[in-house]
Amino acid sequence: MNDDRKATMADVAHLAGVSPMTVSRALKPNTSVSASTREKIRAAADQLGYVLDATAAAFSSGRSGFVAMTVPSINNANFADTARGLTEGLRDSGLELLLGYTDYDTAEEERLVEAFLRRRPEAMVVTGGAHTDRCRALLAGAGVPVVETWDLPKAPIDRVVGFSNAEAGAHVAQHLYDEGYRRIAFIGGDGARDSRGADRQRGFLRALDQLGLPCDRLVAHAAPPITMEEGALAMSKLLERWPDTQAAMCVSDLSAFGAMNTALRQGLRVPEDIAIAGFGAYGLSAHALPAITTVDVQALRIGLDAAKLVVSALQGSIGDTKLLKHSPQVIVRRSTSSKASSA
Amino acid sequence: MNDDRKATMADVAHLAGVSPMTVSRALKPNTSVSASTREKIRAAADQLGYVLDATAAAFSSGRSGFVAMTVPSINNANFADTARGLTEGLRDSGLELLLGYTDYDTAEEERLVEAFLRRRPEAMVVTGGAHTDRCRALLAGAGVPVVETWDLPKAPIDRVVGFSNAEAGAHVAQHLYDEGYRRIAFIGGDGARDSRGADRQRGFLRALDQLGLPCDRLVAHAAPPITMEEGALAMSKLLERWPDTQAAMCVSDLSAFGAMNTALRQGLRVPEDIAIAGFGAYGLSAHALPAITTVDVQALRIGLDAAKLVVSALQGSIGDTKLLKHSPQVIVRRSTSSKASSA
DNA sequence: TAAAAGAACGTTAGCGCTAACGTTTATGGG
DNA sequence: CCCATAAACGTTAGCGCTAACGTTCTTTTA
Repeated sequence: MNDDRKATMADVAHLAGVSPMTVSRALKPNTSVSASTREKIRAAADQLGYVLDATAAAFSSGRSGFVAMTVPSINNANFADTARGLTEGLRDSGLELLLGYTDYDTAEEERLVEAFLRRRPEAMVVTGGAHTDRCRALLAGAGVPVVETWDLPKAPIDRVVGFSNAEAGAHVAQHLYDEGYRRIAFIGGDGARDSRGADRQRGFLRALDQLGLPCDRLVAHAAPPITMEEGALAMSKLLERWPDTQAAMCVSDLSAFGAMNTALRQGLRVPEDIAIAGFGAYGLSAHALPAITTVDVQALRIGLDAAKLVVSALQGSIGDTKLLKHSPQVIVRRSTSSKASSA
Repeated sequence: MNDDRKATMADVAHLAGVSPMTVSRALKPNTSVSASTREKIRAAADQLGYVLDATAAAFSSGRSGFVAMTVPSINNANFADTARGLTEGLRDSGLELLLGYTDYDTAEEERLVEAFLRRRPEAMVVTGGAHTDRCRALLAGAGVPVVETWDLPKAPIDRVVGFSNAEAGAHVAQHLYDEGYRRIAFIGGDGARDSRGADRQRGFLRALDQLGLPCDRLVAHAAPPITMEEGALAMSKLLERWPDTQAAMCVSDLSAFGAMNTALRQGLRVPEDIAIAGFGAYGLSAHALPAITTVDVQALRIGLDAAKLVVSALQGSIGDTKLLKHSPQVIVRRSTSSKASSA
């Protein structure tokens, strides 16, 4: 395309008849460069096919322009929404997102965080409050704002945007109780890997216990992510072991969908024979037939709020917020309530 | 945590009693550093909480360690799978993924590509073959391998991993014909924004035409992404306008699910009253009730293959592959075939 | 009208690392 | 025991950009 080597700022400066520093300024907004000079430089840059070298710029300025974020899985509408919210919330600040997934594995998270820290991000956003000791030390010692999301860690590293998964689980238990169900189960996954799912389970079962109901109907062993397949298998096990179960909460909408369809395929009616609740307010649960009761966690807003915390932290606002607690709401739908609208 | 400023390689070198160059070597595998020295340096680095500055390393070595990828949407299981495949395929080469989404907008893609190019990625992976002229010029002039995916562009920029969306659409048309359906519709979206969806539609309708069937039953106007909601609305319109429709292909599994459930809610039986086919082989289509006929595009393998092309291009293997053509297969399920297994 | 203030540029220096090459120290074969 | 060979480490230089400060010229204000 061009000559052999890529054009540099010096090449553009030479062609435009100005100093490299003026080129640097001309390519940034809100800098004191005359309109005519700026235009001349733009033209020279275009002619050479010059694209600013952000690697060198980051090195020189000490600001990478990156915010790094780890999520358990990219293939998850909830975390994708949070990532999208973060991206959009950072756009105006000129910050770009470095996104990585941990596969629900804290050891992998540690590797990922270390790899990201090498890139000298200006802030770190992680999912959850469960980390390896070294990972926690890395984050704490990175010298940049850290935001933990999707949870309310007991000992936050720095900043938090999240909600109580246990509380959310308890809300669902209460709802099922209010609807008149008494023999109630939980379908989840391996809590050692998905601590948020485990919290939901704990809150749910404890609430059952406090309501005076048995809380031993538990199918939760598979490794996360708990998808439709795991939900389907879990429902088979559940119905085999406790055939008289009246209602079940699933750790996610995906597993709820798998579980519900397994019940339907076995000829059961939902919610008359068995009620099903999910978690996460995926589009899926609204469109399923019957529509599935779920918990709206406002995944997008978690990302937007995390961006707000990051931006205010980087601006060094004194007394900036350290904790944004969300309160997920139960969305009651047909799968747990015959009174709910339509099918 | 530490002192004021972050530790540098020189600090580690000083503490370990070696030169900075030895530290640089010690932190990379396959370098000639004695085991004892390496260990000493590791200890010093740990003591100082030192994390390699990849920004400076990239600047100095001229290799950023990034591969950049653009997808239309992150909140899409198919593209998420491709991103995952790419990440995993690049892991052994020490390359990290820079992921961004375009929102099905070529102007946004252009902005994103330019922003990525500033980071001096070692390769670019983009979705589809439709780009703005400037975007195409940027990619072609970047001086790095470029892989277009999910499509077979007529004039590829460089390398390609994809399949013919038109062919895949035609396969579905043929399947519906073979099953005996004759009044067949297509539910899609705005083709100006989703060229792959438009290709599916074109191939599908052309195949209907060649089979001597009417190909005017088309509901395709909404802006991508075409989700469950759009699918549901489109099915309402379809049934209103052409109530005697026997079968419909939807541009994606999500819209197929929304469409199918709308039909079911109106009391129609699937597939007896109306058959529904989707696209993409999401988990959703396998678990839906009835299970939805779809097209398996092997999204993960697209990412893995793109990684292979990138790696071989960077290794400079002579005569390396420029085109990997996939052949998506129709997965026949209950939603279009009463003969298909179970419900 | 002179002094102050600001806009528009240029100059100097250096960010932290690694490529390339030079030097020293083990290792082994004749 | 000497020299060739390689392993282990050090030295030098520079990647492309921007922060900080300096200079020139124009505009504003008392």
